[in-house]
Amino acid sequence: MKALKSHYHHGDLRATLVEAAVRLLETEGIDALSIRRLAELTGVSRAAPYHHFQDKRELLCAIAEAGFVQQEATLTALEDLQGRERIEQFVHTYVSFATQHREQYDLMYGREIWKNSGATTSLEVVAKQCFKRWLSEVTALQAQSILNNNLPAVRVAQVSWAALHGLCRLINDGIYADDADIEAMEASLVAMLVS
Amino acid sequence: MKALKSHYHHGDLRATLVEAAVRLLETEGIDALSIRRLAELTGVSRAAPYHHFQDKRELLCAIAEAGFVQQEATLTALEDLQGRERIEQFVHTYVSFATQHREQYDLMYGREIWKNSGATTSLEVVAKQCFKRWLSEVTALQAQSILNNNLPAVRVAQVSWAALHGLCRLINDGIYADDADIEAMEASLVAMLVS
DNA sequence: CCCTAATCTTGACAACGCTAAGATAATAAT
DNA sequence: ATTATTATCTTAGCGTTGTCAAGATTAGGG
Repeated sequence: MKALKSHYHHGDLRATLVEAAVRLLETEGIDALSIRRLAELTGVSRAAPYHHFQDKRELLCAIAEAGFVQQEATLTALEDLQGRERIEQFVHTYVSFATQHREQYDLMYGREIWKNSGATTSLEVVAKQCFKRWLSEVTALQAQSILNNNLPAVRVAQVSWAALHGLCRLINDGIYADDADIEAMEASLVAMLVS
Repeated sequence: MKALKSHYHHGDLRATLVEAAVRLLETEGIDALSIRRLAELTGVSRAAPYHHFQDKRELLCAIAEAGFVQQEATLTALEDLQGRERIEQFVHTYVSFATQHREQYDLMYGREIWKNSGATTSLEVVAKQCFKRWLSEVTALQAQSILNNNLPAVRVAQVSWAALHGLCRLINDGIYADDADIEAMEASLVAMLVS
């Protein structure tokens, strides 16, 4: 017979923690995301999460990883588009994801995770695969002469992604504060990439 | 007669703190930068810094501000260059500053400072002036037909700066890990901006 | 039914940001 | 010269955090 209030063997605490973390992250921001509060939210003791994550950073990596697969999903939905429309939608979708999941995006590409090669190997795999995808995207667009094809695909991929990423960061960090400008900046980015 | 070990009225504690903070930041990283350690380093009590900075964030703003004026100085040194060489050197100087002052650069353009409009007004002034400078740079390059002049200068400035910034972040965050690629990426960035 | 391994709890430690109350020193006023 | 004012620094302490060690509880295989 199961005791009602028994908190032992929660079920799948790991997944529950990640879910709660993503939610908490998006509603209250990174500063509010503490192991202790997370434990409290999921009705478990402060030390419990440490049986599923070595570190806080490992938890953050799991959040980031979830972000990557979600982002991947939104981008894969554009498969049937071609040519210029494709890159336009790609940019728009990318920026939208970043602005709608600010905190998670910051985590995915942020220092907290990547410095001192602190990323989980499983996260590294997902992230690398994400860049590979963009690389093949670029190669295709180069073949259609939509992107600069005087430069190696790797370079074009690196620089264009940097531009996309930089735009998202400046927006998310509140440096390009005016939200009404986002569309215009997206359009200009595309224009400058394809010209 | 002055007591030797008197820690009262340090002299210019505010400046001393900022200096020590910049040093500590660059040597041990942002995580090691605590008010308490800073106080210890400058031989003062833990609460002393709070008489010169309301918050930790205000201290961080001061560090960022110092970074902006230093960066401004390195960029002003390029005044006599023209045309394509100018933009090349500009990019190179910008990236070099970012990589040589990683932690400070991250602070300058990072969330920690800008979110929730948490920047000091004096920092906001310096930063805004920095963008204005880049804007006029862009206008000049547009006039020489080096940069895209089918788009408003503001947009070109926003996007190109985003590209520059994004590149720096990806490098600093260790996502574009290979340092040997930096030069090539700089060159490609310029190529894509001017093409 | 018991044993092992997985899982969770309690209790504690050090470090952190920050505050309140009081001590000390420089400065200005008398 | 003495006093009052103000700026500056200190000591003591609160609440929060990440993390660990030791022990309690439970699930599942022999």
